[in-house]
Amino acid sequence: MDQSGAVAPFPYKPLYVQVRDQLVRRLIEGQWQPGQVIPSEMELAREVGVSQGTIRKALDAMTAENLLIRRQGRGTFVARPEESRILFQFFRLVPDDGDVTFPSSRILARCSEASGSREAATLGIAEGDEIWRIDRVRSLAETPSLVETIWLPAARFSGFGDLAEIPNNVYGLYSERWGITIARASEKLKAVAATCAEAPHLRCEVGAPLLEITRVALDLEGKPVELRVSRCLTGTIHYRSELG
Amino acid sequence: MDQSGAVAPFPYKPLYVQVRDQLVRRLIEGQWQPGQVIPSEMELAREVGVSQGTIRKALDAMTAENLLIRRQGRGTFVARPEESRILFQFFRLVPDDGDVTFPSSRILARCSEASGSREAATLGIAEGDEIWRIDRVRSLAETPSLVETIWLPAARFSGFGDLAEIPNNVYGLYSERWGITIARASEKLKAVAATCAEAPHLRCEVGAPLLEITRVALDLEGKPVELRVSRCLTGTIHYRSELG
DNA sequence: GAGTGGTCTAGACCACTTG
DNA sequence: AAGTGGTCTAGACCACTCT
Repeated sequence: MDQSGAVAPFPYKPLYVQVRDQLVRRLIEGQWQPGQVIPSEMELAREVGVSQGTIRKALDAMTAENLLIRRQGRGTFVARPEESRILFQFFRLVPDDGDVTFPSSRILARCSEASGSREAATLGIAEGDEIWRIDRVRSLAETPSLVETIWLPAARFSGFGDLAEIPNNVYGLYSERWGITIARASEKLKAVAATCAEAPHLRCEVGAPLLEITRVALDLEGKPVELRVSRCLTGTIHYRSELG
Repeated sequence: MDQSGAVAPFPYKPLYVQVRDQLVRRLIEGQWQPGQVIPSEMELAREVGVSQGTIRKALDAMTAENLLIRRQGRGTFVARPEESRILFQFFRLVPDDGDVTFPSSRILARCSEASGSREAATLGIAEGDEIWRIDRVRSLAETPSLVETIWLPAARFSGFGDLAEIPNNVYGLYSERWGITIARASEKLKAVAATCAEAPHLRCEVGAPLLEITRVALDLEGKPVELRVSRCLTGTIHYRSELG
């Protein structure tokens, strides 16, 4: 590994960060599949040519980013989006009584369209580029709780129209079908009034207060992959946020 | 340090966690004040009787918890609640255009009352115990944006009624006046309709959708210190949440 | 018992800040 | 130049899992 920094001396990068970046690149290239074990610390140390301690720091950093899962006595595994732990990393709506439940989904529409200015800006594509759009209603505990629209750049999701069905957990689909891992997301929350488009699906009055969540989901490289707007009835559920 | 675990063998605690707990205890007892430098790694290692690497792991853990701030070449400092970095750790409402601004506050009322069941349950006190209550309106960029009520257990905030003024940043006040550090908080978000009590303050219609944030703030020991309910107009501002 | 990750130690050197 | 935190190494031992 380049530890001297002779080629690019200014942006000094610690060795363990260089190792992390190299390992993330191998993840992106699909060298290790979700759920698989990666080589042990000792093997990686020999292979990369650094000490076990440096490999450990790189693996610990990736574990903190939810890319890996380490189990004492078993090994280091590539995180899988379909695991419940990862699911609730991105699903923050929980019933007021605290019992976590899996949502169910009903697809309303799936179509391709030309991207508007907002979709183009947030997804990093040109205005007018083809995008896929999915509308669906999601229920918690048999109660229709939110309507949401998902936009995906068609260029990264070829063959999307051929899918027979769209599963409830689309991040698992992105991973299995296109090898795209959602690493993190940033959300903006607002309170809005229900329109006549969504009120019937949520069985609420037009004008009822809804929680609007606008999410941009990013892949391992930090590139935007998905834009999603959800409008939620927060009668017996709420959005949970932990600070600190 | 107890590394053998002979006394309580079952809940195995790594040495660096024991060191962390010991250092946190010294923080709680007020041995090191916010903003102060604590001893260097080498000194602490000699003092506690473990290696420098173990001290480092303990200090790194506390840094990750926002209790300490480490600066290469200078030293390790106790985090101060009045620093802007810590302020925005707990203030997640930002203008849509992205420019972060400091809110200003106007106090509406300050009084003591008997705790109801909700306040008692969340603050860990008995129903009917005396609590302080503060009502205020906060503005972002000269626009009244939220009304909020804060409840504090009177037992932990003696002399609260004698304060001439209540500053905008109450967490700095808790720290300076009572030595209470807010370490983390958990928030529940809902969309609600504006009532006639808050509509005039926010210059909005009764029934307008508001973002309601219910926060329980915890101290260094994880004990609840403050209950706060904020109702926000999210016309040109939003609540920012980072996932992953 | 063999292999994995987790902890702990000791020492060297690097990058940054201050006098 | 001296002192701080940050990185890197090498080796030992511990706790856990599987065969």
